[in-house]
Amino acid sequence: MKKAPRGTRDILLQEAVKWQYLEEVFREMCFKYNFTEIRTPIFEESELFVRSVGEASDIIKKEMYVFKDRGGRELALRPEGTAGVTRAYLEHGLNHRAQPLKFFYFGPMFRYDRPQAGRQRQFYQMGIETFGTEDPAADVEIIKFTADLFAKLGFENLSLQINSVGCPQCRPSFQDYLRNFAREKESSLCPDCRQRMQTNPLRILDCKVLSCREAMQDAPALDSFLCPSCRESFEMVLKLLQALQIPYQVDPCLVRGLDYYTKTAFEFIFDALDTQNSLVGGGRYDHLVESCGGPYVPGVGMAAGVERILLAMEKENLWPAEDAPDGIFLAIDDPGLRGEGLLLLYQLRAQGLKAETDYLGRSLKAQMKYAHRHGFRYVVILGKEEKLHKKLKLRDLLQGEQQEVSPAELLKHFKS
RNA sequence: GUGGGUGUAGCUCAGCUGGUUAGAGCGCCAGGUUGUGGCCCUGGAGGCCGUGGGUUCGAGUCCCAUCACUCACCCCA
Repeated sequence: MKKAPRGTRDILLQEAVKWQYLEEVFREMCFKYNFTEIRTPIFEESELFVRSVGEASDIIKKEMYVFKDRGGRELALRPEGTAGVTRAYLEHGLNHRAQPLKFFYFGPMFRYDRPQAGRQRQFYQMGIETFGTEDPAADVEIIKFTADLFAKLGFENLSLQINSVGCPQCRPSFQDYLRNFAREKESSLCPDCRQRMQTNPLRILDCKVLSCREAMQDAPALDSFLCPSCRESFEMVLKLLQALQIPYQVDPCLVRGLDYYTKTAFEFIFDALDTQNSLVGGGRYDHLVESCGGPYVPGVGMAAGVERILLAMEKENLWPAEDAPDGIFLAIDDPGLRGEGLLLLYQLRAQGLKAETDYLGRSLKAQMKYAHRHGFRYVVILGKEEKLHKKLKLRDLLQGEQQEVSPAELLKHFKS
């Protein structure tokens, strides 16, 4: 039997309702914060991601879905959302409008990775981006938005981890220093960390291997290398977080996997999940527009993993109560009355009601059972007896009460 | 990409050291109720036991491969 491709899945029935709920809460929050929607293509030129995310990153090196189309173009399914939004921002000259500009998106992303809980090959992210301001208050707005979103969903135990990853002025010197420091200890580092010395020395600092921790114990922290501008910005971010009473933990080892991040980097961690507990990642990307061939335009944003949030909500039992029974099921008990019954069905629908009928020629009993199982509150019965008296039976499945009404009375009864 | 676990009905799972027609609960369908859901009772449908190969007189059970899920890494949302 055919199955959905590895790392992909179908969202249906009750699960689809949960997705709708989450998306709705997100959209409402976006409205309040004045983020407007942007929808960008699901594939872009590969080059866009290589340049923005960074060719040395794992995402580019081993996780990107790349393909050639029939015209020989080198394309890639988007592995993340910010690059496409940035490309669109530039392509449409949005940097010429009054700044800042704020966007949100919700959609599928693709990474060729080994699937497991909270990690799919096609997964969904909802994210927000602010272009055109360096103001630390913009960083804080992104964080506050995220905190508000989770509060609205009912989360209580999320932790905000924050750090500054510096900028092209100060980060390279720290990386060089760290690389040299690590090289001296190379013999006591694990194979992964030896690799990290080349690719991302910052990551050696939070390696889980004990010998690596010990070796790097006396390594300097990034914050001692921050340039005045980065330092000032970071301090202001923390100060504003305090002013807004948003609890946070500074994690000097917090690094982002995407090269474009500068200054503020943060994550929201859900501690009750042991792995894949990072629900949201975000930060500032002041040079991303430039690396896409545009002028200097600072930016800051976040991306939230939809599947992971849903997993966390499952764990915390945060779903709103199920909808109460609603709608009308029209049970037609005599095939000869179908025309008349269907007319009534469409009249009810025309009044804006959820209405349904039977399409399998089932017994009245079976029809009522179906109505009950599928969450209808009312059953309207049309059979020989009703036809004879020009009446209908209106049964309230919730109350277990039944009354006789004429078709006109029925329509009037359900008139909003 | 690396290493471990699992894979039996639509769903959740049982099936002892390989041994006749593979089971349960829930769900689905029908009947008990000549027109009336829920609770209860009865019956029914539904499984090439993930797929392919091998060992054996005989494989759901053992071996290999493969696919999928899952856990831990790498990394990330």
